[in-house]
Amino acid sequence: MPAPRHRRAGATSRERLFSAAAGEFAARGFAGASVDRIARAARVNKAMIYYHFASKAALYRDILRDMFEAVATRVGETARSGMDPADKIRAFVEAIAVEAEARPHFPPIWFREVAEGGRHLDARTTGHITSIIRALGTIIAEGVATKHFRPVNPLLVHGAIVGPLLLYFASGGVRNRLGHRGVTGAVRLDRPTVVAHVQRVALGALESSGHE
Amino acid sequence: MPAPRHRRAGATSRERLFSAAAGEFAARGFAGASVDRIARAARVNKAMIYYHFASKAALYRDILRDMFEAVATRVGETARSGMDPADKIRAFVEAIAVEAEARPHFPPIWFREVAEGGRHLDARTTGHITSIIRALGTIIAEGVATKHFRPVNPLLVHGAIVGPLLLYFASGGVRNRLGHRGVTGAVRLDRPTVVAHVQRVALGALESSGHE
DNA sequence: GTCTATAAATAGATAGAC
DNA sequence: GTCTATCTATTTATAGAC
Repeated sequence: MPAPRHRRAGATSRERLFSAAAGEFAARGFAGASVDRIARAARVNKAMIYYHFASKAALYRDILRDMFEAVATRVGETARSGMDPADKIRAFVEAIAVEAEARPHFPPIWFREVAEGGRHLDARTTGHITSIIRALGTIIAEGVATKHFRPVNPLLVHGAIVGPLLLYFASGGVRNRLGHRGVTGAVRLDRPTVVAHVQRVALGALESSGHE
Repeated sequence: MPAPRHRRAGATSRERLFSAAAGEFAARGFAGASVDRIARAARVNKAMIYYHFASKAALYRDILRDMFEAVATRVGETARSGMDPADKIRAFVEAIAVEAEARPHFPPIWFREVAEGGRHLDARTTGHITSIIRALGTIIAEGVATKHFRPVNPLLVHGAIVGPLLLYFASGGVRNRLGHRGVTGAVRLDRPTVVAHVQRVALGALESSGHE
């Protein structure tokens, strides 16, 4: 199940469908996505979807799995690297940001799947998600052992990192709509600012020299 | 446009439709929601939807507006209260949490609408959203003036608060699915822990005695 | 692997009686 | 305000030719 290469002319029909479907699911959600539109966007006959995939749901599940497999791989490498704990936290944040940028469909699809209660997550995908959280837990435990961090539930830290990052990457459309009305002065956010802020916030939550 | 009372037997057909639709949109998204199912859940004839609302889209827009109106009102009161800036930030976090709990459909619907690029937000609703962010900006400016906070883009702080909170309230289903597989030790998170963590994180981002 | 044609179900919306 | 009946379009999916 390799990640689909970008929409090159030479991409296989399966790759073209995969990539077109990711865009369609991101923009319209699982129920809102139409296999007709996916096929049209991929410039492939609709029947080919059912040649390559068992169903619309199976195609969607494959896209979910591909997303989390990529993140789990990258995050696992970070956790096993030689950096000190604080840099590993920074790298974890950066890894999510890199993956969200490389696959623009990732943040909206994940938000939508959360809203669906994770109905479409198969066993392999929940395994990837678990391994992402476990990697973060390992980094935190390491920092606690070296007295750099205080012990914090990894899910809390995960939420404080992934929540704001996904919100930023998925909310371009909404921020545009707010900006159009000229109401908020500072609707401009850029990626480095957001990533730096999330890194700061995550480390702030973990610092053993905490207040409170 | 009053908030729908809970599904009492005596509720008007409009209120019943409103409340049933909120649940349906939260669970299935705008495209996935079916007016037939909404009518059935509300125990009301389908034609009544078109008697009370211009269309499925208009009904959905009303639900969005109702959500953000409630949050904007509560947050505005917080900003105008007599608390000191740090307590106002804590109250802001609490306000989002209270509203998310009072309307369980709010977090999933908001995630989905973000993914849709805010297509269904009308002018009044974007106005409410803007006023929420402006209220937060006012609180921050106040803290900066009294030397308690450093200046931070309100949108960054907003993301660091709303992202994790919505993720927590919307992700019960996903967390259950991870927990079922027994993989993550500590999938248990409770509301007070999450709210306290988000409050701590938000204040950490604003503290003028910052590192870095 | 790729296509056409089509089945079968469901969608949003409305007309019109009461 | 509430109902039945219905129109029209679109949906996922498949059968079968090439």
